[in-house]
Amino acid sequence: MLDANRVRVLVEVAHAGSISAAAERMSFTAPAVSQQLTKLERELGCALLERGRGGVRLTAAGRELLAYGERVMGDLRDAEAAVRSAAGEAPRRLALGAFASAGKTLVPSALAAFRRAHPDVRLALSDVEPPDGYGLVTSGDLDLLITHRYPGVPLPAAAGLHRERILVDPLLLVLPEGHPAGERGAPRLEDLEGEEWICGAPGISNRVALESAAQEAGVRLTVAHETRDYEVMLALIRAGVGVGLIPRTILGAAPKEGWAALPLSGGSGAARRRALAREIYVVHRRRPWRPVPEMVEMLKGSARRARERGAERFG
Amino acid sequence: MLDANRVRVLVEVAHAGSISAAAERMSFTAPAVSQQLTKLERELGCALLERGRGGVRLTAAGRELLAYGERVMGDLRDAEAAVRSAAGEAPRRLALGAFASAGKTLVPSALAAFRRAHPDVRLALSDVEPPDGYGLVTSGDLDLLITHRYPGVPLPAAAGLHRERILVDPLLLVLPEGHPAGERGAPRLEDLEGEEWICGAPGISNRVALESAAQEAGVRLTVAHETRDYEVMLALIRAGVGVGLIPRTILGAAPKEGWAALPLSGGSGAARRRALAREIYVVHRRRPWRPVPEMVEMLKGSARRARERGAERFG
DNA sequence: TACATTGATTAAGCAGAGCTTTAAGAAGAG
DNA sequence: CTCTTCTTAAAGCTCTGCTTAATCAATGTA
Repeated sequence: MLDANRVRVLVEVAHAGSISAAAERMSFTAPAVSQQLTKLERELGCALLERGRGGVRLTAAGRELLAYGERVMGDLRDAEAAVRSAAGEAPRRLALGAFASAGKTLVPSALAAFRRAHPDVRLALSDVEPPDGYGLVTSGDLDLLITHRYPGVPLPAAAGLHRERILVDPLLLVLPEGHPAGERGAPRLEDLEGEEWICGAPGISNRVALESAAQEAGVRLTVAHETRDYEVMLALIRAGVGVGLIPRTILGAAPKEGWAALPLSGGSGAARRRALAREIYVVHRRRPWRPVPEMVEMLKGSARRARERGAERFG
Repeated sequence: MLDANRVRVLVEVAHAGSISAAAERMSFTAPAVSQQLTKLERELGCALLERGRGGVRLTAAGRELLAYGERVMGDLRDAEAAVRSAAGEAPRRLALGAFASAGKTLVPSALAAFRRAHPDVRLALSDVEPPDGYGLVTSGDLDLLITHRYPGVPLPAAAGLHRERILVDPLLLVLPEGHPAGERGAPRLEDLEGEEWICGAPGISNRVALESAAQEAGVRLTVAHETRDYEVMLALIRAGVGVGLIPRTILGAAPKEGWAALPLSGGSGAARRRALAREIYVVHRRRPWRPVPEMVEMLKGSARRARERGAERFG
């Protein structure tokens, strides 16, 4: 039968994106990992990954095996946790993955509350940029994933995982203070055709969302500056170099000087119907161990407070 | 993390019932297996099995780990099969488990038909006495389990498995030819209180079924001979040493001389409501590979023919 | 009571799987 | 063209894990 340790190597490589990175994570050397993969491929009689510059890419067979491997690793982790808890030991580590801007607003207060409630549980937080992270949950590397979807970006399949939306976070148009487009409230995208936009690089969620909205409105936008960091984006806007779309919860925690935010009124019917907002989800395995649902509740509380704060400030 | 190969050892030991038997199956020596188990227990910090004369018994923690381990092993098998089939290789072995009397009547014709349809698939049949075998399906040692339930015996939980009833097989009272109780048709259990019964040893399904029926009818039965083999039972009945309850499909394939079979009319209301019959089920994993459902269909055909043959002969 | 049998464990030795080191080939980026 | 980065190749070494042989414990038999 397939050797489970070799399968684990494949899973790690797939998650890390390259053989050498996976080796690093596992405290091995690259040749060790390479050898195991070679043996796995010989065993199965087919290629599992394409070696190339800048890492590896899984073949179809490799992706197939990855899906099973993640399940296997997750079950092994669960098995250990189940036995230890049957023996009276409480599990003591909860690994969270979150996208960067969640780490700044939603997560900290929930983390603090959780730490107060469970001082013995070690918390670990790591950056995971959507749409990644589902595999890490399946394999048990993460106990809880906080992810998002921007309009125009499809939601990944959550095979065998539990996913729950905890917040709908409107995207507001942010302008430099005194910008003429802000004078008469709720401009349309068409009214902003001459502006210089600030958003993420191509492929980054907010860029995709902005571009799909622009396409629906039949407008061509000019992206002048690319950054995925909303703090940077806001600083640029305050400096007057452009305009941008920023989630309301981010604005709620930002200094109040030098900018103005207001909703963007949808151009066409289709764009209006699909509200311009990012949705925030939590993802975890089915049958999570005790503190995971508790953490979810805390995150929901955090989300509720953020929503209320935002609604108060921005109507 | 938990070493998968050690978990596999535990699963094998649990299935085999003893360390030495498991070692045999894995072509290892007993000390090798013993050492792996010791390490697994040290790793987890708790006992997984109680060593004792005549084999080992799992502790609560051990059973917990077993359940996960079976899932892991099953997933690893599935993973291999999935990758191989993605690479174009057809799987080539189908492992069946069946209780003994199914192996004599239901299975052979289905097996023959399957062999004709898939000459390249190697078939393997092994004896599995209910209520065992579910774990073997989960871990992938068996692709298909043919099991039964007698009245009065609870049906095991089929966690994560697909179970389907393919036959309801009435239990008929079988008497030596010319026995007076057979003269006026459909006797009640109460009418047979003086008889010497032939059935399985305590714990065997048909014994349990007989005893629970007797208890409901408020009758005390005398078991004179114990055998689990219906052929033997029938031979004893023909020799006139007692009476017994035999499934109709078994009788349908037996020589017709020297005995008479007729339905038993239920004594109390409760016993009558629950028909005196054994139910036959097939069990397999969800998402079975291609030929498994086909084999199930063939077994259903086999069951249908057996039912018709029985109905014709015994009304 | 002594002895044989069955099954698990301990101890010591040995083989091989798998890791490391070192070196070399490939494929961009500057 | 060189430098960097990633993968693979080859050779050697370590340590896991298997085997053999002996011991212990429990049970059944003479």
